[in-house]
Amino acid sequence: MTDLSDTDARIERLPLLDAILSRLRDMIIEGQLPPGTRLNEGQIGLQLGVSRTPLREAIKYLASEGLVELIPSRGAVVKQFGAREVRDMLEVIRILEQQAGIIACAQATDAGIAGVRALHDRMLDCYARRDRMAYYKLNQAIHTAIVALAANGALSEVHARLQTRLKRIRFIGHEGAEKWASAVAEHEQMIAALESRDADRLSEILGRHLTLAWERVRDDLPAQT
Amino acid sequence: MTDLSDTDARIERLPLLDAILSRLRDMIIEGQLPPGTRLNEGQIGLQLGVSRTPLREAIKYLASEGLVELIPSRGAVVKQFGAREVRDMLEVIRILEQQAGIIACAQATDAGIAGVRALHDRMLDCYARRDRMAYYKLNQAIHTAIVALAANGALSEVHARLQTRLKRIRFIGHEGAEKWASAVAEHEQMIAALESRDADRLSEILGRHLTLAWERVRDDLPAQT
DNA sequence: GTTCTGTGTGCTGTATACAGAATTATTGAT
DNA sequence: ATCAATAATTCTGTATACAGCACACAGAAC
Repeated sequence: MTDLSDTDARIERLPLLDAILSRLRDMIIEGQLPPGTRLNEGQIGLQLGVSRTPLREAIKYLASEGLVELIPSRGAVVKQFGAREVRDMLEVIRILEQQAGIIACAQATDAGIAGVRALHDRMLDCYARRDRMAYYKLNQAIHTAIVALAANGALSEVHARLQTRLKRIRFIGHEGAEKWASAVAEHEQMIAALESRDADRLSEILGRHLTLAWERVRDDLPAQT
Repeated sequence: MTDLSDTDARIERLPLLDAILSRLRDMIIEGQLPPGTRLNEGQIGLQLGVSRTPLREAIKYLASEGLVELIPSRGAVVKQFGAREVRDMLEVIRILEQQAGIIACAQATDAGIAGVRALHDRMLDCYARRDRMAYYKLNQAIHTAIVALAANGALSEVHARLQTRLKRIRFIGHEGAEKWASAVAEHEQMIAALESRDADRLSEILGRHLTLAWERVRDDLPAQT
């Protein structure tokens, strides 16, 4: 079973809203609710064991997050991203990551950089085992960590929001062995540039990396929405 | 005065949710609901003439937007932004606007650029009349328009989201006459650089402009949250 | 005088009820 | 058999009802 969630046991103690949000996000990311699907409040509420009221509140939250779209008198629909929109989002992510990388090279602590390296090493491990799911998660975690090194809350938040929207799409993309290998190699260069605090080089590698990410998914996407 | 019916007729045709969202945003931006205020659902619902159910849905939407904060068992509180957070957001806005400006110089249509110039001229008019409110709105519209020239939906959306959060803060800032004059001058340079499609120069001016915006508001802010 | 505890009030969180729009099924005519 | 019109059903949008938690205040114990 494809479990993309980073939920933990704490969820029982959090307000119901958070639990519903996690579940809905997972259902969307895992493809259980494919893009274009109308969210039937009655059915989902029954499935999740909650009434429509908190469920609707969660849906409104997701709408603001951009995962679903609200259509008057017709409820919520899982948002369908066209090729153009994905390209746009990846471009913004590229801008954010490049800038974050530059800032990180200038002011990140050595410990912070070591933390990214540690994630990278764990990712290499997953690559060696061909554990796609774990690799995928660590991959995202590394990009998130690099952004976090810039120590700018707004930057991290915006980046995370865009990354969430793309989770499903990037998860689908099952690249071939050689593309996977080159992605790993790029990551290695990335970490090296960060460790030597070479901002220009890191920015360049990140730019190339994100461009490749785009090329990797472009063909799997529906044409213009 | 605070009644949904006194806004324009269109509101009747839009879903109630949008109307509530607009009203709440306005109440927050205008300072009617100062940062730190607990949103009393009963009272606000009464004031707006709606029941708690759609109101709560709107509040969840605003929470995802970052204007309010949800506190378990204690409802929603108008988010208080500290100096650090505002600086972070302005820095991200700077990054986004600079990049948008560069793209705009490369690929905006002449008509698009002319549109920005038109907004600028109207803004100069407001400056001449010392109409602060109209000036303020056109100022924001110009920045939004420049970002829009990059023709990247995700970029515009992220920019708008951050700008919304800062609206209240920038709205408070009543700069003195000389600072106002220099801000106008900067805008003039900005438009000129855009018209001559000088990406480097536009980027530099935008960077300076946003840095000044930060210096203009920094003293009015509460210390670290 | 201070601290602790019990009670009351108000508010949030969730469920249910109801009205109206949208969708689907049905019936009748061509 | 196809299509139109209409009836039936489903689902959304909103209001209301109720349970439980949080905070405030008052009184008792020390």
